[in-house]
Amino acid sequence: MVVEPIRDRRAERREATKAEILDAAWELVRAEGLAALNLRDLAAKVGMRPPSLYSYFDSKHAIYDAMFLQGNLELLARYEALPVCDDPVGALRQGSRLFVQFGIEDPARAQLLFMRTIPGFEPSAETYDVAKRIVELGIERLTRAGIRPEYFDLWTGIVSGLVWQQIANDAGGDRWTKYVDDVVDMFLAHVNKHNKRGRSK
Amino acid sequence: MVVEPIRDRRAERREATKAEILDAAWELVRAEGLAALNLRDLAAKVGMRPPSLYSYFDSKHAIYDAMFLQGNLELLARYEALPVCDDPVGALRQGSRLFVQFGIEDPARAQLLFMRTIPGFEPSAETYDVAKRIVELGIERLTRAGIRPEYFDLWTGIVSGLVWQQIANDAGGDRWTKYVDDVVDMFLAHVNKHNKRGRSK
DNA sequence: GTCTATATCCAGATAGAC
DNA sequence: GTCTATCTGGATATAGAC
Repeated sequence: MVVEPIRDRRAERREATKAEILDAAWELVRAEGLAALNLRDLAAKVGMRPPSLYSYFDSKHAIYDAMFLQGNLELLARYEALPVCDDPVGALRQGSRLFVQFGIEDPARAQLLFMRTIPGFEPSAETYDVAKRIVELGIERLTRAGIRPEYFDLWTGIVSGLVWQQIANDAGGDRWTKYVDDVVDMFLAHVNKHNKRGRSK
Repeated sequence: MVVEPIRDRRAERREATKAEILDAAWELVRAEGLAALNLRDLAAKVGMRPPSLYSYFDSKHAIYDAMFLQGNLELLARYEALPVCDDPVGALRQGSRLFVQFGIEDPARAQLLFMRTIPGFEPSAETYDVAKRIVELGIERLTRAGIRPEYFDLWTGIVSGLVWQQIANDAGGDRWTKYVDDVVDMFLAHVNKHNKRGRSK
């Protein structure tokens, strides 16, 4: 006979409210920009007075931090959910497309996760582990495609470049993102040329 | 006999003060970040009270706009001052290095010029022409290297990617910028491969 | 042109009643 | 947990004396 573990209904409700607040915060930053987030509008959006938010988060920075964690978890989840591709080059292409899509579909989130733009905000150590895991997955992907880890920075550089140009100069379009596959091709060709020496090591 | 044109000493002084204010503003944003600019600190830095700034600029946005123009003029000047390089590929490499250097040496300026991050700020039409001229110069550079204009976006995408990654994740270092030449090589190899068809048009 | 004084508004955060 | 009331400090901008 299976005994249901006793649930802490109060704690559950609390977590649900926190999640609701974060959802509202995401909506606000998507609509008004990352820096425009303020507790007045946020409280109004969830039907509270501003001080009540402090029952759930210690500060505005704590809200940013929670959002930072959520964003990283979302990206990690997507990478882990990616269907296995036995062709390593195809996998690299897949991973690049995923990152570009993730970036442009929510510029405010991309700004929070990948640029240093909010004065005084440092992500907590907990979140840092998730970010590290994402990097590891990326490097793994390269390695399986026969590319040495040193090339990871080069890869992030050129792929994220498309994202930022797209966000800043053609929001909603595809003037830059349409080059994802080209960029991967370029990258692979370049790396293969230079790998010749490294391979025989 | 050369007659000196009559100078408007009052206007000259005024322009000098405006320039002084802008210099102070650049110092502030370099030190505290682009979004942290405020009239209180700016006035203090030039030995004024905040309201006095309104004798020189109509609004804070007007100050951002003047900075935007200055930044673009500086970039344009650097491109025009570039020594002529008879090797077109070398010229492309030169132009890429210049852009990367310009970006990383002042992240706040790069943010102002190339990202959309200040809420409500739109550069004035006057400035837009300078930005357009810069783009034209870049395309000219590509053309002389035998590369068709359609590749300009791809080039800006990958080169600016290095800049942003460098600024956001390794300020002051060269973890990404050291790949400038690699990126140009990649780009050229990729473009030449695809140009084969286009050339014979 | 520069100042003082002020208007207006907004922010994040806290105290304490209920 | 949520509220009202308040603190404290900040912002941009304007009025008007000098």
